[in-house]
Amino acid sequence: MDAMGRTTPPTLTGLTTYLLSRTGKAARGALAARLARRGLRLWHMAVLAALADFGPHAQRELSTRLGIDPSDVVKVVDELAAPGYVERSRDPADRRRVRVALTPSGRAALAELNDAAQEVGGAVLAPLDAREQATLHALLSRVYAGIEESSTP
Amino acid sequence: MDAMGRTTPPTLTGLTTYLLSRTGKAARGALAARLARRGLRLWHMAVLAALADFGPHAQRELSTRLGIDPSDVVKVVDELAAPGYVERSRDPADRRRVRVALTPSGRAALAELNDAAQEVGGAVLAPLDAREQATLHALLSRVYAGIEESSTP
DNA sequence: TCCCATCATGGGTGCGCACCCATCATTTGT
DNA sequence: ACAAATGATGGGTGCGCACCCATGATGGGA
Repeated sequence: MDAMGRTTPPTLTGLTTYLLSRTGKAARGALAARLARRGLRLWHMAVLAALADFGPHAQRELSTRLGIDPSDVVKVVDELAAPGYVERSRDPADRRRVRVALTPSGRAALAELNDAAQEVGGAVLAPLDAREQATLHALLSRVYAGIEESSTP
Repeated sequence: MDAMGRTTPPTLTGLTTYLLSRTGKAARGALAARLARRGLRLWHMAVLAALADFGPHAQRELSTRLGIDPSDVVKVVDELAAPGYVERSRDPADRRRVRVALTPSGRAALAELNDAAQEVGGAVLAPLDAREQATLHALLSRVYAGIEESSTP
C-alpha cells in the first residue's frame, strides 16, 4: 500500500540547489560527527587549517579570512588553546593583536582530522568512481569560488 | 600588508566534503532567504512538493517520505494551512489519520517557489555553463541517492 | 597630548533544526 | 470486549550558528 514509497519529490530533486543543500548537509553532518569525537566543531578545523596553511594569524585575520565573527573567533581559539592545539601570544609590534600559532600537537591533530575528512568524503562520494569524483570536485571548486567572490566584494 | 589575503586554506578546499558543505550551505541559505519572503522555510516547500508530486498524504506519510519528525510535520502543516496552501481532512477509512491535500492556492504558491528556486540555482551555478550544470546535477543526483539509501536501510 | 580607531574579550540574543515525551483518539488483533 | 499498536498533537530541550553590544587595552594621527 505504500506504493508511493519514500521517494523524494521530483520537484525537489530536479533542483540543483536542493541537491546541493541536501548532500552538503549530509557531508557537513558526517564531518561534524567525526570532529565531535574529539570535542571539536567545523570552525575548529577551519582555524587549524588556516594556521597550518598560512602560518600564525592575528585573531582579526582569522576572522576576515574565514568569515567568522571576531567575537566567535575568540571562543573557538579558546577551545583550541585548552587542549594545547594553538598558542596565543601578544604581537610585540602591535600589542593589541594576539598572535595565534599552531603547536606541533595541533598540527598532528589537524592531520588526523584531515584523514577523517578524507574518509568521510570517500563514504559520501562512494557512488562515484574516481574520475567522477574529480570532476565533481572541480565543478564545486568553481561554484565555491563564485560564491566567495560574490560574498566578499 | 594583507599579503596572505582572504584565501580559504587549501587544506579545506582540497576536501570535497568541505566544498559540498559550503556550497550547500550557500544554496540553502539563498533558497531559504527567498522562502522567508513568503514567511516559509525549506520544509514548507518540501511538503508542498510532496503533495504536488504524489497527491494527498497522511501526515505520517509525509514524515517518512521527507524524513521529518512526525511532531514537526504537525507544525509545518499548521503553518501551511494558515494561509490556505493545504487542507486537512480526516481520512474516513481510518479516522486517526489526517489527510493533507494541496489547494489550488497552494499549487500556485509552489509554482512561484519553484521559479524562485530556479533563479537561485542560476545565480549559484553561474560560474558553470549549461553543460557543466547538467553534469553537476547528474553527479549530485547519484550522491544524493547514495545518501538516501544509506540513511533508510 | 588627546581623541579616535582598532583589537580582543565576554555576555547575551534569536533562529532553524532535530529530537523526545506525554496525551488523546482511533483502529487492530486476539 | 479489551489490550496493544498507530496516528496526531502540543510542549519542551539542546545544539550550532550567526549576530550584536559594551568594555578595556593599545596604537596612531591631529
